[in-house]
Amino acid sequence: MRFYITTAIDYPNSRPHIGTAFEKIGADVQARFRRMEGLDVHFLMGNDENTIKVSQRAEELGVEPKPYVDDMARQFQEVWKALEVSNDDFIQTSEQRHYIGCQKFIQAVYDAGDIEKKAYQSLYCDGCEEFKTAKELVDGRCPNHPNRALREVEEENYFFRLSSFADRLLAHYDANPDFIQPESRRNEIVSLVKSGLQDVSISRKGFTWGIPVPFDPDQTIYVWFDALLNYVTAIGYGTDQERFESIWPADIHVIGKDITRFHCALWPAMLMSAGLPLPKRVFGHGFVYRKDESTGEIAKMSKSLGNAVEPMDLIRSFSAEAFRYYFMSQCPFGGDGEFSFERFADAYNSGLANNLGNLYSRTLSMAVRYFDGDLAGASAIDATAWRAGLDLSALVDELRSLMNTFQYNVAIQRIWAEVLDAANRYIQVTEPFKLVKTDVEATRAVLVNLAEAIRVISILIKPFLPSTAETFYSAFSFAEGAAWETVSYSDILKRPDIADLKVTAPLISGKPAPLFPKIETKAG
RNA sequence: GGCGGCGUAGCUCAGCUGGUUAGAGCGGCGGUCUCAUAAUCCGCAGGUCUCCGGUUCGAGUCCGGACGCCGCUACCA
Repeated sequence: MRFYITTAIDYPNSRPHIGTAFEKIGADVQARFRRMEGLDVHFLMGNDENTIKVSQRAEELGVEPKPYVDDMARQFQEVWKALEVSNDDFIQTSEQRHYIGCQKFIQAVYDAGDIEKKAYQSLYCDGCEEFKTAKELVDGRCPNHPNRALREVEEENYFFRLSSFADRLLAHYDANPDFIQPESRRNEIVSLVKSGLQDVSISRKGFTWGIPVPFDPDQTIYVWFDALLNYVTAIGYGTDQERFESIWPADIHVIGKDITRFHCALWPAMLMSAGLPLPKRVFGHGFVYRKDESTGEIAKMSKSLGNAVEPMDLIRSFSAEAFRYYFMSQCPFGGDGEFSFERFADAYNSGLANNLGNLYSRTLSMAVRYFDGDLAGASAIDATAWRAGLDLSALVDELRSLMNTFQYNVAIQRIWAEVLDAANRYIQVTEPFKLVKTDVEATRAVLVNLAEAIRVISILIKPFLPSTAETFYSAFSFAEGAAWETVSYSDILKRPDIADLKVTAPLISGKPAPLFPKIETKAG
């Protein structure tokens, strides 16, 4: 079964910051989870390049727009790759497939009678040489040129008759309660649509960078109408109809809460007009704010405030896994979260170094030290003692439900509280380090149990920490039972029958290297 | 202004349709073990649940009001 998941496409006029990374990781966790559930996942990301600002930025740098956006796309993908984001495709809206698909789509909407030509009035600043939106103005004036009067300019543009879709949209929200998530976003959209929709202008005159309107080549398709279409053009709309039909509709659009209305009102209306099915769900995630360690102030990240954090800085200083762990465990995906280096270090040290990493270290050290890494005869040993009192089956069900609803932070909390703690407690209670002096076979059983705990944990954390998960799985010879790529939640309760279980982790003088070296928090 | 949300232990937050001594994680404090990355494990933390008033046998949990904070209020990816 297909599962088509997308993220918002990004403006490539600056490098990605950790807020945009938050969205991609959240979508990636979902994509990885769905793959584990056996779905045929198609995961799309991309960049939004057909905007006036992008061409202006290229001009500032003295380069042509296309090489500029291509280079930015390369840079974005480098970051996503470093964060282990597993997208299957990356669309640039300056590509041919998007050009062709957009023209076909706007023509279809035009033919359906939902596009008309009207006068569009807007304020133009001669200083900036660009149009200003009401929101950009300060006291009715351009913030950059407060002494110059804004000119009211009028031009003929094409408008999409969004206003005529209000009833159909409301009916859709009503029939599909899950269409907009989380719930709070849904309520906002419903009230917005109920308050009445206005037609939106979807073209601009006099620009060469962008996609021409097929029935009037003097005009180019304007931002939203163009950008939203990436979800269909990327999978073949207008260029490969068969492929398109095999993937569309999207199962989920993962987007920022600021752009829910475009995805929940404008986009479905566009699809209705073009006669295409609607996406099944739209998830509007929260934002990550920057908390200043010294002042405690919480602010939105931005370059002008000088508080933006680049993903690559954190990846280089720590690891992609640490990055993913922080955001997925500390920030509820549907709500807002905050970032500070102090909190990052706390979460890393307690969750990754002291808990997850340390469990790995102590288990492998004992297996190597006491048994030379060889736990032969493991399959004859009961390996459920480590989780006595834990209903693992029920936990897996609960986790599935949490993953389906993007409650990643709760899922991680549950895995740590139930499974990691159980394993650490098991060591504490059985004391293999003492037991080995009196009963070697009983100690072997304890270590077989711990190996099994390592295996279970590897599967549970697979969507979140793909690389650490694989390290856990390959710490012992589990791959003889099932290849890592195929392992999923359904394998959690199916212990593979491996008689000659042994340590296969890389060791340095008989010990594993720390997976997550502790971060020193206080200097001196 | 309109609509919606929030204000619970030092920090981050749980607390469903009202009901025994208000919970968790982190930090902190005390203890324990020594396999491990001075990690683990055990125990402690007594917070007017923003304030005022009301409904009720009984309210963080419902109603009204006050104060504070936040989101949405359309063409900004």
